[in-house]
Amino acid sequence: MATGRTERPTQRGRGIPEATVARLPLYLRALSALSERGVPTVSSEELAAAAGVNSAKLRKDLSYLGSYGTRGVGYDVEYLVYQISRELGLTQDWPVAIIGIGNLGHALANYGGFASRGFRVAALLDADRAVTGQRIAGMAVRHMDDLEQIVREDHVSIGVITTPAPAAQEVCDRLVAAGITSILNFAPTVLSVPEGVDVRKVDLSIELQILAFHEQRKSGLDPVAGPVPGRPSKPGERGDLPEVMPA
Amino acid sequence: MATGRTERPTQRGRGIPEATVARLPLYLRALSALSERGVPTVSSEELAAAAGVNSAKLRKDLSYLGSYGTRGVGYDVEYLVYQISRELGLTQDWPVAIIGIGNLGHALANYGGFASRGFRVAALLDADRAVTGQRIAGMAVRHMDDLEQIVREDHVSIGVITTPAPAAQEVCDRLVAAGITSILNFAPTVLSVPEGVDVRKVDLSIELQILAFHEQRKSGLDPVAGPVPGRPSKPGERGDLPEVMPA
DNA sequence: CCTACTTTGTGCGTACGTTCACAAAAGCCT
DNA sequence: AGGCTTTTGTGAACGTACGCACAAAGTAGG
Repeated sequence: MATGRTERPTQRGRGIPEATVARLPLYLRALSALSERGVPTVSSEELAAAAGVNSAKLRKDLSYLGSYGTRGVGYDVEYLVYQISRELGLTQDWPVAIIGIGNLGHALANYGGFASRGFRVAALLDADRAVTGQRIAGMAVRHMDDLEQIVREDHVSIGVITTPAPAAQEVCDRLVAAGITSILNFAPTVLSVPEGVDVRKVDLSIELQILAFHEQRKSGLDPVAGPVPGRPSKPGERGDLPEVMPA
Repeated sequence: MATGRTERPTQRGRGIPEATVARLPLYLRALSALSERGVPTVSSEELAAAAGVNSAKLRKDLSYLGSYGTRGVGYDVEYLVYQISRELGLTQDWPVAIIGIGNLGHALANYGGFASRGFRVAALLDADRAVTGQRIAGMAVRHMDDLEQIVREDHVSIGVITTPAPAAQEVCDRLVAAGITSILNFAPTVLSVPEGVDVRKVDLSIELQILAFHEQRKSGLDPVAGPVPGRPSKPGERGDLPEVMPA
């Protein structure tokens, strides 16, 4: 979900649906695994199983890219890897800057999964002079003041925000001003950005809350009561307190 | 997205739409901020702006919980905080176990955002004896063999998997066997789980790939060519190689 | 009490996403 | 060469989600 002001219901023109784009990386990963095992071709049924989706959905998704399968046989693994990579833009190099080198930024800097698919950590940045200069994952942490220069020289277009929430919007504005047009935000805040800038959000707390919702439905019957802040006053409409009297 | 075999298009019965559930934590966060600032009431317009959504959508979302607003006035902040918390199940305590204490697990253990909303890190687990016994965030890392006991004694129902990908499915199976019914998976793998277990997935690499896709559309015109694995052979159907000759 | 204003809650049209089901295409075997 | 099997690609039906726009319900002021 590209939050912010970048409302784009579905890609215009040639248009690959957003939902499909979100699944392509999934297919790509499954295909890479097959490729490493030396599997030459794969059917939509098998690939769908590996990616955990419905096979009709997989075929329709792939059909947006072109007609890359062979009826009666399936898809050529290597060829499909290439086509998806190309569509996602992974045939080129994407320098990434991580801003905010706390616990999470530190972990991401060391995270191998980044480098795998054309993403390269080009810079680690922090506003705190106590942190800048430290070496992490073989890389010196630089000060925020160097941002503009780094973006310019290394052609960075993707920024990852791992600052505390209160600093996120300000950092975001600076990134945008420096010319960054895609942001992955780990701070628990809604970022507002100008048109043309994409923001994606990763929020651990939200994921847990969604799990808790379903967990509650499973274990107990329904929402559990606690200390209730007094209703602003209004005749009862719905069971905010359990009905004790039988009808 | 509850991956795995737990297909549940929309909640049955009283049913709050899944898309709405995913937004409730967002509203809750915005409301908490208002609450801290001592704001007593808020209109759908204001709250929607703070959460970064359309106000009609916000009102519709809230209407699934009940009729908690006052026309001409807005919503009582405290009261709405309580109602959303209750619906999400945050009025109770959710012990969480983190499995796999590498870079990411380490960062999550220290992450404050966890504790905030009724989530409590109850245990840190790892299979590597070189790691177990270490103290992280004031908590001893315990061995996987203690899993069953911990789940039983601490009533843990949510597990967070931060192991390397190859270990994830096996760890997942063990969690499920031990009685855990909700899993937050950070490992880049599709987990398969029995019915009744919810899995949510957080995948940095996928988020970056989605950003790269849009970034490519913005900067260059369209996908960029690279070393092309030979087509399995089939008459040309679509521009996998750029047309050089003018029409 | 009556009028003017504000803001919620929702009916409705539209767009998007998912799944079924099947014709068309390709390979394989006799 | 012809028929049988496999598997893709997609038309069509269904369900979900979004956002406009407005009636209903409330507040405020005279």
